[in-house]
Amino acid sequence: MEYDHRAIEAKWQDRWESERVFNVTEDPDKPKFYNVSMYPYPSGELHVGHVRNYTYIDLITRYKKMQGYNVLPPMGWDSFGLPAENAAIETGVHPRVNVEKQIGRMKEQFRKLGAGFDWDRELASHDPRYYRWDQWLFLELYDRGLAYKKEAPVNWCPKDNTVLANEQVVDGACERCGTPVEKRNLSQWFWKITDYADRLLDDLDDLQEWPERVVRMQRNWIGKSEGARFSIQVAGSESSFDVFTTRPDTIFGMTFCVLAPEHPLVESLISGSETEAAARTYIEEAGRFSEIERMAEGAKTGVFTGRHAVNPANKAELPIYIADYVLMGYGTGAIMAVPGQDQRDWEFATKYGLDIVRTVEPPAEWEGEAFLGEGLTINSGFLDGLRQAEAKASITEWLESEEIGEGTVQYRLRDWLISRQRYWGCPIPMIDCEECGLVPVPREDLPVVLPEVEDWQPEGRSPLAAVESFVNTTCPECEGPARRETDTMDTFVDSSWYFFRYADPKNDEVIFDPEKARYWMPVDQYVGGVEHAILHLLYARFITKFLHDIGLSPVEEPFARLFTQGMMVKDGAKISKSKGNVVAPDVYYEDFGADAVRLFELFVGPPTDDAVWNDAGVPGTKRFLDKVWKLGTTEFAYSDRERGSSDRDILSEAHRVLKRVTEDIDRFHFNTTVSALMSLINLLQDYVAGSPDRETFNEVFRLILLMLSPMAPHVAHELWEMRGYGGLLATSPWPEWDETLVVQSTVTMVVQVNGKVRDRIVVSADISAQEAERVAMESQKIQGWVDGHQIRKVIARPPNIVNFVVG
RNA sequence: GCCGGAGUGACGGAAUUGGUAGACGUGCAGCACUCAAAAUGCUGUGUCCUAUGGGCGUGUGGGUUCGAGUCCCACCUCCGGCACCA
Repeated sequence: MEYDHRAIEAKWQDRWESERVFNVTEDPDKPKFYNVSMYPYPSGELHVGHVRNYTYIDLITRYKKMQGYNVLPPMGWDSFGLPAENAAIETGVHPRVNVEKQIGRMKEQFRKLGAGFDWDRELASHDPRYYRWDQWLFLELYDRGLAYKKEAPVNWCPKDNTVLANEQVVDGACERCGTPVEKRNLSQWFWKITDYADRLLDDLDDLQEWPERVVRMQRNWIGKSEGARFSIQVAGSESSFDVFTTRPDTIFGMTFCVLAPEHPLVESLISGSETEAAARTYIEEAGRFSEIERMAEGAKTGVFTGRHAVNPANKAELPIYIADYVLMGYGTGAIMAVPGQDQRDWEFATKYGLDIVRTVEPPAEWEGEAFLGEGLTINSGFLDGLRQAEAKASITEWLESEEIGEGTVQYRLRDWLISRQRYWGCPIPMIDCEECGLVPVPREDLPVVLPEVEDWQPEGRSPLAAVESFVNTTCPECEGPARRETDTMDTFVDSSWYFFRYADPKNDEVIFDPEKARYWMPVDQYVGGVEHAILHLLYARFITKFLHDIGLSPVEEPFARLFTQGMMVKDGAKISKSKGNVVAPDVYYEDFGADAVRLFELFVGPPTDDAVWNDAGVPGTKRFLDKVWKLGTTEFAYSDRERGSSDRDILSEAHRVLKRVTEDIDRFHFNTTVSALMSLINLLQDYVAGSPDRETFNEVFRLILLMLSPMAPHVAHELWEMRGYGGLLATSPWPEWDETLVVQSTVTMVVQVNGKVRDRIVVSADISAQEAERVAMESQKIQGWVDGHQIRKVIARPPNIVNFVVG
């Protein structure tokens, strides 16, 4: 029996809104639950992949609310950034106009989904009232030396015409558009996330309720290596260079040194040497190639500088090479090369005919090249005969006593490059004065408002640079003429702290009231895509620690529990606007209703896994809801007999399902909560086909509506009201299961002979082992299998199984 | 190369601690209702055989165990992360 989902859904969406069911304030008398989904880019196209995410979040909001929590479910918009700007370049419509229109459309789609958000706290990152605090944050970091401008070789995407953070370069290509990135020497703003490397790493241990995978990815990204850093003298010269190694124990095996082509010492080394011309050619070529091309070469290349270095351990003079397999961006940009224990150095040494000395004894049968395993140290003077750990300790101590080096820790993590040469972002609040140098914009002058422009085309510099009225300003210190910084900030800056602003979204005095943050933070549940496992989540953790250090955040970690959901896939690709395979939910809302869409999104598979959109799925869950509707609105021929075992059985099943649904919601197994409810509905259909008891049916159905409420809230609310259960379903308490009803009085016991199932017998749940064995043995079927055999052993695990081992 | 995850019917998937493999849904087939269809309801649906019974069966091969989708070893395939990171 079909119900009128259009009328019902509109009715309840109005009710939730007008009764302000999901608007909350701080309430010290209630436990809080801060429930956040990663705020979306307002593409204007909410698709079924998004809907999956928001169905989960809404389910949690409604469930926790019924459990008595003061639940905050906020929503906002990641409205700055390249997609909006690129759309503007294409259409000629200002990104703000477009974004604001799309926000309106998406809000409507959220409404139609029945998602409960506290819209009073809505925020958008392109709003000056929001990005003003990005700028404030920048200044706080700047004041503490954590924001700095530096010329460095940076990743440049020639298609997007902007620099990229390390985290935005995937396999040497732009994460957004796939264009190979180039290296450019540019003066850029960095945030010093490396100062927090150890804390970001150590605190991962506290994130017990994060997916292990994400924790591992972050650990990997931060990339801590322990080793030693020491100085190497250039022979016949005053100059020296530092190297970092994780294997100081192999120092006696160093047979050459390698500097990165960009290393600052290179120029003075090659100047006037016999290989100067060849070296200059090599350096120039290395600079021309992108990282992808450099790596694709395969074979290592390099060139001799003509100069030698002195191995501090044995005073041997060793050739210094330049090679692009050494990267300027990691460690010191220079290495001691130990071909005996490093495969890369081995390859380089064999190619250029350099010496190879083994300092770790490989196993007798060793036929490989560089040996990286454990063994006794050899050819290493005072280190001979030590194992690696001892040798490392010993040589590090020696380096320190000689004052040429020290044990140190090296991170793979680099500072966060936040400048972008694009229009649609938050202006960096700095001024460049000829007299005073870089001067921060005074806080009382914030926000530095993004000016209106008509040409958004980036041409290697920010479009803001062409806006004279913006660029030309006066120095806040000397009041002389000065120029504004024209780059804008990476949009990951916006998203690195927005979850604090939700706690106090309208504050014009401070970024947020620490007291409100104290009430709401940390986020109890954060839900989003795994694609943010590194980028956003690492930056958000960094900024949270910073806000903690300046006394604003009550916590050092922003997200207590993280859930990363799988993608929605169609035609073998993630559903996205750029792939052109978007499935909009609207037609399904119209034909089957939001409840059916929500239920399918939950039912489609494990929330952590990717799921394939299936057009037949929503009609399937609608069929289920129609069955629920029919059961809830039909007047059955109730019996006036005494209550009996059939009544107890269905009630008992309802409580088992309640237990299962509760536990499965808690562990994010939403797909099985739906199947459990489907089973219960099937059993209830059988029950009413017999001679149902009115009270029993009423109670079972009441439980079903309570369980259905977070999943298919509209139809559940309507039936709740129609059947007069009282109050508003959304604020009714989540039921608790009755343990005495949950336990089964009888169980189907399996009887095996030699591990094979030979019979099934219904027995009392509290049957003893002896009794179980006796009952099993009495079975005719079992008799047939054990007759004529000797019973060697009986394993009885009442009430589930009895296994006869016969020989 | 290093680290991690996954492989179950035609399909999506279930199986909480080692104890009934395939719940629930989709699809398909048959039946009922109907003039007919749709919708709905009912029944069946891993596979093979000499079929009221039995053999086999959770990527492959081995192992532990009374008993393995689940634990151990080796391998294959796919997915994700890192990757000339010293």
